[in-house]
Amino acid sequence: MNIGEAAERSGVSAKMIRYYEEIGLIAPAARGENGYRNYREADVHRLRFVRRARELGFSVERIRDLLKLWSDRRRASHDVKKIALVHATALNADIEKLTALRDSILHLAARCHGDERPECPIIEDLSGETASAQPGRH
Amino acid sequence: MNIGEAAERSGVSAKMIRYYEEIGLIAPAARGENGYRNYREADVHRLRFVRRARELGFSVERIRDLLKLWSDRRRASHDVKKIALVHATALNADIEKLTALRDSILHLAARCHGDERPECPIIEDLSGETASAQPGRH
DNA sequence: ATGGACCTTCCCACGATGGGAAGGTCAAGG
DNA sequence: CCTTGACCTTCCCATCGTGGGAAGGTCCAT
Repeated sequence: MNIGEAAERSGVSAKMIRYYEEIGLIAPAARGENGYRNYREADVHRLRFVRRARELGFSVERIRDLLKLWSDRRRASHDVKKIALVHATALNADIEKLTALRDSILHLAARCHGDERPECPIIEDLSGETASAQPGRH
Repeated sequence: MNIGEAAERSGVSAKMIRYYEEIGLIAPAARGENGYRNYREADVHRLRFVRRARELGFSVERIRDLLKLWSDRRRASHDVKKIALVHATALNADIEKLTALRDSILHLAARCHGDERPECPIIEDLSGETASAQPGRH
């Protein structure tokens, strides 16, 4: 099948399929006489694997590792689990960072009257006018 | 003062100061006879404002708006608050998305033995071998 | 005068994705 | 047979904010 059909059936855009090939995440596809890429079922499976891993937020580099383990019949599930847990830990760090930002902003916004007057603790905080310590800021 | 001192005193790298000038976030600095950029206290204040807003996760475009409001003595705090709340809402969306990813991964990892055997629900999920619905996936 | 610490501009890279141009190929219908 | 439209190819550009580094000019202290 051509790249368009592989894209449709895997849920990975043709653009990204070419990109994944370029960076060596998937093997270069066989080419027909016309230069078109040829895909088989196994390629679609592989692309679906990549898509699902991307949907779970794994980076392309991590997916490279996961693909190796997927095709390794003698893999230890320990190795897969470790990758997953490291990723979950990274997500947790991101979540906590964003949560701290959100809370800082909500804290400031709660003190802002939000009317027609110019006085605003948000602007004052950004301009460094407030000497008082803000939670989550140091 | 030169850009190096402005960078040190504002906490914004010289590289980024030039970038902010290039994209019009800050006005082009005055130049000395040698072509060096000249900065004054007011410029350092402005840079600090930008840095703090970046630390709170505001995009450069949003900071553009905030800077306008900062220098507008007749601003309505309502406008500032709105920008902050929109940002907080966006952060919330990001947080929820990441939390869903993390939970999906932890759910899979919890069912992975993590030993020397190859069987692994994580790999099975990614390869589409499981027909069972996963929470948070549809 | 020499060296080192500055400064300047310009280009490249990141990560993953999309947009689009320019040109080749194929299949269906007139 | 020819046209049309839907494919395919490669190549370049943009995102967003940041850093790295090269090549070259400037300034100051020794």
